[in-house]
Amino acid sequence: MTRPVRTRYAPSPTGDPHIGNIRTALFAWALARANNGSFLVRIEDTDQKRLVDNSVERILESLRWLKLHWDEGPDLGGPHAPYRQSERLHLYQDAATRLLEAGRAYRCFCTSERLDDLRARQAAAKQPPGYDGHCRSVPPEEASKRAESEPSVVRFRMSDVGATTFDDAIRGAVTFENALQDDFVALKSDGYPTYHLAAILDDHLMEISHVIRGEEWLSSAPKHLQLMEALGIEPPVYAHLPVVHGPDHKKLSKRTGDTAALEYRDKGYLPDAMVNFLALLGWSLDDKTTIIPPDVFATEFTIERVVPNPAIFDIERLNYLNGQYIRGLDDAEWERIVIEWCEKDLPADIARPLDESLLRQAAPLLKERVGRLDEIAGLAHFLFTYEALPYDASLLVERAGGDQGTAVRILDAALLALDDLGDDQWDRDQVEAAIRGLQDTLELKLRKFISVLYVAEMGSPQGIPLFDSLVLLGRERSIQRLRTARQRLD
RNA sequence: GGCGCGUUCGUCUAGUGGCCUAGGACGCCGCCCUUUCAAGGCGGAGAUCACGGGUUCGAGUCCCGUACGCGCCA
Repeated sequence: MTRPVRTRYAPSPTGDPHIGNIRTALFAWALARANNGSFLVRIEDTDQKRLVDNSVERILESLRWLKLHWDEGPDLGGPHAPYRQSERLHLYQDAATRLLEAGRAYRCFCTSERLDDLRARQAAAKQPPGYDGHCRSVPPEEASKRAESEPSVVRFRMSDVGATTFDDAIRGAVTFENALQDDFVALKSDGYPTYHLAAILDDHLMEISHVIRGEEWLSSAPKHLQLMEALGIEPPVYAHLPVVHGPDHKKLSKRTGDTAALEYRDKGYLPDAMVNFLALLGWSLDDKTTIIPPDVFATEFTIERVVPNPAIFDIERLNYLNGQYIRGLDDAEWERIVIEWCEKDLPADIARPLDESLLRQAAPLLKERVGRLDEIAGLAHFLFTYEALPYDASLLVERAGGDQGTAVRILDAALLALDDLGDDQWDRDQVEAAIRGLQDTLELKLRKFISVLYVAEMGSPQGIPLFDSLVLLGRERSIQRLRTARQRLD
């Protein structure tokens, strides 16, 4: 029973993978990595009506962003190629034929009208919905003859007696009454398989050892178990992951954060932070660890420590983790990111390319204050503009304790002190000394007046440290901004 | 409606019968540090372990039931 661990991520190409979906991929990936196994990607494109252009590329890009490398897949190929179900139709058709020959499936000629009608009657009679077995009784010879001229599907014959039990790796034994299960379609009239047939067969053919999937599939597990039994397939280990909920305790929706994984990248979340966050949604290492770098997750992951109850997507926690990972970045990497995001987010009227050495100097000051990468440009903007800053003059007064006269005194004093400094004296120490010196002339504590200067210099009372900022801004611009502020108070 | 799964601080979780007068983290509050804001440090509030029965010397931990939530089918 020690066959190699092989897991898979099997998305349908129906659009950008969302975050809950990617979390499933993450756990499958981690299980493979933790056991020196293989992780593969298989595209389940058997529902031709729902295909969305470009999805496959977006799926792979999402995985790449999170550094979830796969060993076999539609782009890489592998020993079990092809990895797109639409290119493996004959395999499903062969299996359906075998099922038919063994009497484990039968052709069904029921029209959608009859099926709709059946459902309506069952609903009216308060009976559980499900196929009534109408075509079970059509003799096989007659059925194959009719199939030549009539559209038909291949329906799997579920057992009528007993129960189907299996051991879920996360939930333990789960049992379903067979009598309550209805015969399901395995092969559609167009020759395409349903999810049930295709997934089961491919998991087997691709030697998947552990099927990690969302809890929404738990209800169809008995179908899969019986299908495997009929096909003589040894079942893999099943692990049904709990769903991820929004703050409303409902399955994640667009409104509550279930956006495409790549949108988190665009909003400025680091892949490692995202992985860390997702990993903790349903799994834990121990009673203390909250920071789990992806490489640790990939070696420490075990299904046994996955919890069966649904988790709520808590964006605050993600933000916290993102900040942690940002602060953990080495300087060179951080500088690269600062430059990249400023190039991207700063207004178009600022000339490109940007002054990289300026950004490099600002980078360490930014690091402690950024929770998301998309906040960088906002904090760095003041370094790149030569226009008057767009703040309201009342802000200066407010920061001066609400007194206009005080604001005027502060700006005048700062102007005087800084103007005294020559270009050659414009360094961090002397700028700092000049501003600290204001405490005596103003008879005010530094903290009482400095935020007025923040507003004047960067347009906001919040920002990167002032003394460094003035040096980065240069003497001329710094003093000019003080003058502008002063004028606004007239 | 039927079936299935779940239920420990607001949130993510630790807990596998005595170490639990329930631990950690986010968030929240306070203090410290401080050049604003952060970051960081320290501390605090916050969970009758959904509820009710059992089993046991002893239950958050095992069993049964109820409630509620979620998922699937329609």
